[in-house]
Amino acid sequence: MKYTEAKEELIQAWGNLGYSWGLNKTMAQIHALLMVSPKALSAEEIMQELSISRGNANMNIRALLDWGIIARISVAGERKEFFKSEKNVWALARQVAKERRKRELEPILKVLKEVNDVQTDGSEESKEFKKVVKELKNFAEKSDGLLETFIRSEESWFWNTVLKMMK
Amino acid sequence: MKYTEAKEELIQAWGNLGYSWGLNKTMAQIHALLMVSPKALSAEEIMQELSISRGNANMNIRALLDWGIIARISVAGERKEFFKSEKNVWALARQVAKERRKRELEPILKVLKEVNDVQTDGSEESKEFKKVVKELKNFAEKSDGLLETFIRSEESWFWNTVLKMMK
DNA sequence: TCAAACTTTCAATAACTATTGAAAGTTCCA
DNA sequence: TGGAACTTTCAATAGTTATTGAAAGTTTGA
Repeated sequence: MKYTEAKEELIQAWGNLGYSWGLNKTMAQIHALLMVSPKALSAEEIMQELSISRGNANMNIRALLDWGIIARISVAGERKEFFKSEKNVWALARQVAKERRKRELEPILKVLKEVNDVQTDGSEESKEFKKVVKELKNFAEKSDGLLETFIRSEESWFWNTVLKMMK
Repeated sequence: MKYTEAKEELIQAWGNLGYSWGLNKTMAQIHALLMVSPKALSAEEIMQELSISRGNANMNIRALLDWGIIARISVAGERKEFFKSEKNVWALARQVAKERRKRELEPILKVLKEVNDVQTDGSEESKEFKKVVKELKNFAEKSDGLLETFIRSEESWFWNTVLKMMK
């Protein structure tokens, strides 16, 4: 397989994966492109490589900056801005975990806490409800703790520990 | 807070969470409804409770069956089919992990393997590419292993082990 | 075998999300 | 200060996904 094909294919696949991780397709593709590029790219170059419009490029670059997984850098003597991606996959995963925790887990935890002190009216339905909420809350809190550990952890420590688990 | 409100709110929140977990909104809502319901519900009842159409209900019930997170049950003396959800949140999470592994991780692993033996043409770009692919592959394989462990694990064993990690 | 009771399908359409590109905005320096 | 170089915005539109509901299909039992 030739390099350009391979690059193309990886960008596509990364786009799909990123999508199911909560980024959008273009966002993930820009990210993939920056991952495999040895030098920082300008908006112009990104537009060209991925054949996307200026506006689209701009929006998604901004979103990636927001998520904290790419960085804006200036090159001396150049007016335009360049972008480069965090190359460390581990750091990337941690960042994504952090964002998703904020965007997904936190809201549901909030609702579970609210809903947890519902008055049971004595009906079977409401009893079951309480029970399920309690279970969900327990699970969500445990997961939150685990995520927290992951987010704060060092790569080597994490994988060593996990490796032990997997034995 | 009153029970009906609470139920409503939980169903909404669960819908959103499920959505970001790769189910679709209705699918997740049906699931939430079945979770909190002490008895199995018919398609009819689901349609009513969530104010959705017959077709929509049917499609999403089928998808949930597909994912293996709800079950079809028959009630003696009744013609229609009823559905109930796996109530064990843990089992549910494992099932979702399993499906997502199949749908997401496997495809990217396949691409990474393919792309891994690209010919470098000696350019800096292609060298960087190889390096990144190698890293990604490493990460994806480790994650796959971890997921695998999760999917096969027992609840108590898993949380005990994780709890130790979190210390 | 028939028809009531139920389930499934699917074309139409609604709802949502992503993308474009021209225009407005900003920054920089001669 | 003017205008070139660049970035950001946003209304229009394309593209995608979800939903409806009527029609077709299936199952069951009298």
